[in-house]
Amino acid sequence: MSVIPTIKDVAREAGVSYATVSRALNDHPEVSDETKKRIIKIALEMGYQPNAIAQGLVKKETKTVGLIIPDITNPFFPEVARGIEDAAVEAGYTIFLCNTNWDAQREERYFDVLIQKQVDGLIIGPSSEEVSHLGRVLDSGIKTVFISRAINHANSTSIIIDNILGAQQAVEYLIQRGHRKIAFIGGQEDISASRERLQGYTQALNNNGLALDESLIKTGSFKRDSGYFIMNQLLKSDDCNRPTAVFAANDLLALGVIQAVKENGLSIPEDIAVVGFDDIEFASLPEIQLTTVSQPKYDMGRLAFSTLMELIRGGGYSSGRKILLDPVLVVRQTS
Amino acid sequence: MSVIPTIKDVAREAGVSYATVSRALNDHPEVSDETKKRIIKIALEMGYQPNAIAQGLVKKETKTVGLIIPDITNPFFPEVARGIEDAAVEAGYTIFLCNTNWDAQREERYFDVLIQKQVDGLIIGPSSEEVSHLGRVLDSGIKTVFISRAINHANSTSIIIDNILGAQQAVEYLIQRGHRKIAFIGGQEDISASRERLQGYTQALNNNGLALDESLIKTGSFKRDSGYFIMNQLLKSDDCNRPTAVFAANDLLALGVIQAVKENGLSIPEDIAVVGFDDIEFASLPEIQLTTVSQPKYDMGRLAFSTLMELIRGGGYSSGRKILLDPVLVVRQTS
DNA sequence: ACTCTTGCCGTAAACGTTTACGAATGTATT
DNA sequence: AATACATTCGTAAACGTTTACGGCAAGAGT
Repeated sequence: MSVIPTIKDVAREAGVSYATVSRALNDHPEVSDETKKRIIKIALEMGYQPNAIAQGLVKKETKTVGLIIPDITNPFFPEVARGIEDAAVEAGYTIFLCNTNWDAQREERYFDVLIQKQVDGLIIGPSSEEVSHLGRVLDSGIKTVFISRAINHANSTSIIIDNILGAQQAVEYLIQRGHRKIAFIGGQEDISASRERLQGYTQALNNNGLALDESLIKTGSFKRDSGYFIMNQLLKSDDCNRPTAVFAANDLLALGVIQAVKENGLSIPEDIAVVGFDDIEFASLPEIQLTTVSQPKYDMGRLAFSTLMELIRGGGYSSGRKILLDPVLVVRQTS
Repeated sequence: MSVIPTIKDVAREAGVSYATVSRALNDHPEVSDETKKRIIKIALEMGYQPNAIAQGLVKKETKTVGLIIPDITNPFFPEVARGIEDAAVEAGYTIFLCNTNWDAQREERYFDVLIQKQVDGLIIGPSSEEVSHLGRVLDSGIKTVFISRAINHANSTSIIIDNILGAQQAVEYLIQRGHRKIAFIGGQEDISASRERLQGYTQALNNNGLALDESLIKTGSFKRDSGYFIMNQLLKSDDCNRPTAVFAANDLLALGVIQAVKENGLSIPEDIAVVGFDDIEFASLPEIQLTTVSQPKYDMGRLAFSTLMELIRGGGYSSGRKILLDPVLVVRQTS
C-alpha cells in the first residue's frame, strides 16, 4: 500500500525545485550533468514513476490508441492485434482493446469513451457499414485507420486486402477445376468485406460465362455456426440444384460448411469442394487442410499501426488513402 | 479538425461558471433542475465530451484496467479476454491489452507502463513463474487478480482451474482405457499450469500403481509446433518404449502431437490416444474431435473482472484468495 | 423587522506534470 | 572594469476537471 512518490517528493529529497526534476528526467539540456545524474539516481531509489495521466493532460498526447474490432474470438483478429501490439510497444504506445461483438451501437459507445480517454489514434475493424457515427468520428479529426473495412470518407485511411481479387481468384480456380454450380456463403451483408467478396464471386462467374443463380447465394454472419446452418439449408433444398463447390466468405464459415457437408454423408472435395478466406492458423491443420485465400494478418497489423503513426506525426490530413494488400490463394485439400 | 469543446466553452455558452456545468453534468443536487436541463442540452448540442484524463487526475481513478497475457494468438486467451471485456463495459471500464509473447521482461516493462497510466487494477495471465518483479507490483498495492497462474504472495488473488484434478481425471481416464505407457508433454516448465498438470499426471500414475518413466515426460512451450517437435522426437526413439497414449498440457500441443503421429503413419486413437487441455473451440471440430479437459474460459474472464471490481471497491487487502474452478473432461474421439 | 435556513451558484484550490519566463551566477569579451 | 552572454535553476502558469468553501438571495420562523 506504499503510496507512489510524485515529482515533488523527488524534488524535496534532492533539494531542488520540481521543475528541475522534470527537466532532469526528460534529459533537457538546461540542467547540469551532475545534478541530472543525482536526480535520476534519487528517482530510481524512490521508485518514482511519472504519472502519465498528468503528462497527458499537459502534453495533450496520451501515447495510447484504441483498437476496435468486432470479435476477438475470430482467429483472424488476434493475429492482426498481435501485429498492432508489437508495433505499438516498439513505438511506446499502449492499446485499448475494444470488442464490439458485431454490435454497431457498442462500437459507437466505444468511440465516445475513447475520445474521452484522449486516445492519440484509432484502428477500427468492421462491425457494420452503418457509417453515420463513423462520420462523426472522422469529422472530429481524430487520426483513424480502418482495417479490412472500406469507408467512403474524405480523410480516412484504410488497409484492406483486395477482396474482389481474392474472391475472384478463388472462384476462378474452382471453375478451372470444372465446377459450374458454385455457392457463395457470405457474412453480414452490411460488411464491405462480405460484399466485395461476393462481387469477386460474381465477377468470376461473369468472366467465364456462367449464369448467376441467386438461390446459391446466401449470407449470414462471419461465424462457424452460421456456415453450418446455411449449408444445411442449401443441402436440404432440392438435390438437383445442389452446388458442387462452395466459396465461403471466411474460414469460420467454411469450417461450418465442411461440418454440414460431412454430416450429410457427403465427402470433401469429391462431392463438394470448399474454399475459404483468411487462412487462419487452423486452416493449415492436417485434419482440415482448407483451401483458402490468405491474408497477411500479422503484417497487416503492423502496417496499420505504422500508417497510424504517420498520420499522427504527420499531423496533416488523412488524405483518404486506401492501401490494398495482395491476397494469395493457398490450395490445400478441400478443393 | 474541429477542436473538442471543454467544460469552459459550455459554461460560456450557458452563461454560468464551469463549476456549475460540472455539477449539472454529474447530476449534483445543488443545481436547479431548470439550469441542469439547459446545460445538458447545450453540452449535447456542442458535442461536449468530458476529458477523462483530467477527470482521472483529480479523481485518482481512471476506469481503466490492464490485461496482461502471454499470447493473444492462443485461442484460450481471446475467450477469456472476451469475458473480461464484456464485464468491463458493463461496469464502465476500458481495458489495456498487453501481450507479452511469453517474455517476462516485456511483462515487467508493461507493469511500469500500466502503473504510469494509473490503471485501477490489473489482470495477469502467466508468462513465467519468475515472480521477483511481480512482488514489486503486488507491494505497490495495485489491485491485481491472476488468471490461470498461482502466485505465492500474501495479497494476491488467483482464479485458476484445478489443474491437478483436471490432469488427474484425464490420465486416470486413459488408464481405465487400458493404457500403461502414457506420455506427458508440457509447456514451459516455469509456468505453474504446466507444472500442476504434470503433478496431476504423476498423481494419477501413482494412484494406479504405475511407475513413472522419465523418458516419457517432455516439456517445451505451449505452442503447436512445440508439440509437433516433441512428439516427433518421442516417436523417433526406440519403438519398444513408444507410448500408447499422450496427455498434452494444452490443446495446441495436442494438435501438434496429432499431426506428428499421423505423419508417422500411425493412427489416432488406435495406435496412440491423445488428450489435451483447455477445450478451445477448434477441439470440437468434427475433423479434430479432441478429447480434452475443458475450462470455463468466458466465465473465467467475467469472474476475473468481477473479483477485481470487488478488490477495487472493497479497498481492503486482497487477502490472498485462490479461487479454484472445476475442470470437466470432455471425451471425444482421440482417445 | 430581524435572524436562520435553504437553495443555488461562483471562486479558488487541487490533482501531477511540462514549459515559458525570469533570475542568479559565472565566464568571456572589450 | 564594465558589458555581454551562457549556464543553471526556480517561479508560476497551464492542461481540464472536481469539490470544499463562501456568498447571496429568497423564503421561513420569531
